[in-house]
Amino acid sequence: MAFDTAPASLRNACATNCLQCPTRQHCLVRDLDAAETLRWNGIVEHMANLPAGKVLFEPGASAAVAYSVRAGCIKTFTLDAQGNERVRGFYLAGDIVGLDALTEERYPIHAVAVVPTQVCVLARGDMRRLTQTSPVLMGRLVDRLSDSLRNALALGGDYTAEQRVAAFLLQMQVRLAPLPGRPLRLPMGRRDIANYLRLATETVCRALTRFEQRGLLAVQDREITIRDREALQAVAEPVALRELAA
Amino acid sequence: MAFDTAPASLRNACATNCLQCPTRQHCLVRDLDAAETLRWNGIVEHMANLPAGKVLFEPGASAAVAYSVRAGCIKTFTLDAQGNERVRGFYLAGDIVGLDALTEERYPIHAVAVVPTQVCVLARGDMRRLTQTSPVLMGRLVDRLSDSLRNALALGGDYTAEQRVAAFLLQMQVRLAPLPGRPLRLPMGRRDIANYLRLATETVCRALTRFEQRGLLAVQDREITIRDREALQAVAEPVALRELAA
DNA sequence: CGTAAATTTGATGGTTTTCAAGCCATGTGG
DNA sequence: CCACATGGCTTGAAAACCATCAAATTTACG
Repeated sequence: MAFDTAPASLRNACATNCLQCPTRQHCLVRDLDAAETLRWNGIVEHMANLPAGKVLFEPGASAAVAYSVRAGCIKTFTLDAQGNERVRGFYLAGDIVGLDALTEERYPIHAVAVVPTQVCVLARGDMRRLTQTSPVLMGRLVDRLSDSLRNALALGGDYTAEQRVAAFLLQMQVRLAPLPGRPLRLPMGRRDIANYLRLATETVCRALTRFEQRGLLAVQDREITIRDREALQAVAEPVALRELAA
Repeated sequence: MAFDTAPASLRNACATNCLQCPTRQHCLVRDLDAAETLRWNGIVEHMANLPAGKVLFEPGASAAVAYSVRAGCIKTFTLDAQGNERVRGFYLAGDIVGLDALTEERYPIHAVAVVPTQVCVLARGDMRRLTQTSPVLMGRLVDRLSDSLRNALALGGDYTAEQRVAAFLLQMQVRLAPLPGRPLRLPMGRRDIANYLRLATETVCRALTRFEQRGLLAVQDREITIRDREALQAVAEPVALRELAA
């Protein structure tokens, strides 16, 4: 192919044109004007297609790049001394993986593709420089980080299994942004969901079953159709609250 | 008194001489050389004695000062939409309250004295300036913050009531640093402990009772004497692990 | 098409919460 | 000085909730 024989810099520029990116509305650069978008475009090294199970990085590895998810899903996790996995977060289209310790030299956690996933690879050094000169982009990044923090704190609270699962589904609906009325296709399995919510796999199953019996949603494997959004929100309500009220 | 009629600047300097402070070994400036200690001394505005229940600050208030605890105990907490208190942390001698959002203009949480408490009032603006020119002090502050973060993450794990209570007591023993063999006098009540550990008050009571029956410690109201430190550590062990293993 | 993995369901048990009541210390007013 | 009220602490009994174990069913994929 012509693209494959072109110089690397040109190939990258062609492969990652943020202005024409079909997934732009999910991305960090959504709503940004052309100038800001192009500046961001400058730190995108290239795109990559990752198969399910592909390891992006592990603790201790030199943190040279971050990843902006175009499609698919990345999960991050830690391993405790006994080798037990502990899911820390899911990253969907538009999310950025690898900023956990923004100023650190090394990644503190594991990151793995949950399903076949497409990412833009970002140079962290360039990103730091860019954000220092662009208040708009810096603001976007800070927003993302504080969202993550709020999520982590909300997970810390002691809520019932149903509250957790309901909150998780509602959040997924917002983040996956399916077309109105269309079902929700969860990228991750029950085990990962349960681990993330700190529940047993079976408990997540049962919560889903009860929701289905009550007519709140329909479940078919990883496809979930929310039928009564308000009722689900009523269940999740205590979790949704901002914990760091100000 | 002569001190009361002296100029404010002089009075402060007399009242808060970090080099001669009897509680210096508990303070952030412990082990610092005279020069660094004096620089820190410069940001201490004055000392204050707070009665139990005294409010230091509330969410939304302009975050002009931080507090270094000399003696006593400060607790921080948030209120959810239902008005339920959620204890976020306890600050003992040597701890600094009011850095929760280091760069924010306003405090994000409540802070109240749990018992009669003595604090040094620190000017946050001066502190920022000082830490930017003193790597040693900056390092100390970062250490404190990452300790808090590690604590918050450890609390997020799902541990049994006994594990939580054991870990709490061990941490208190280290932080209150009683004389060897002397009992531990907890400043806070059972309700605050339970709320902090996300347990019912009764569950904390029962854990303490069981520990006493097993001979791990002796309980007399808020005075706790640890009799078998190793056994207590064995109970708490899973909690002590670094969650953010790297 | 068949095996392995994921999901679901059922049954059981353990831990913690909840509700309720009693105890003990402290402090107040008579 | 005592009676009494108050709030914190403790203990008991019951129920709720979730984890665990076990097994059936479905799905994914070579």
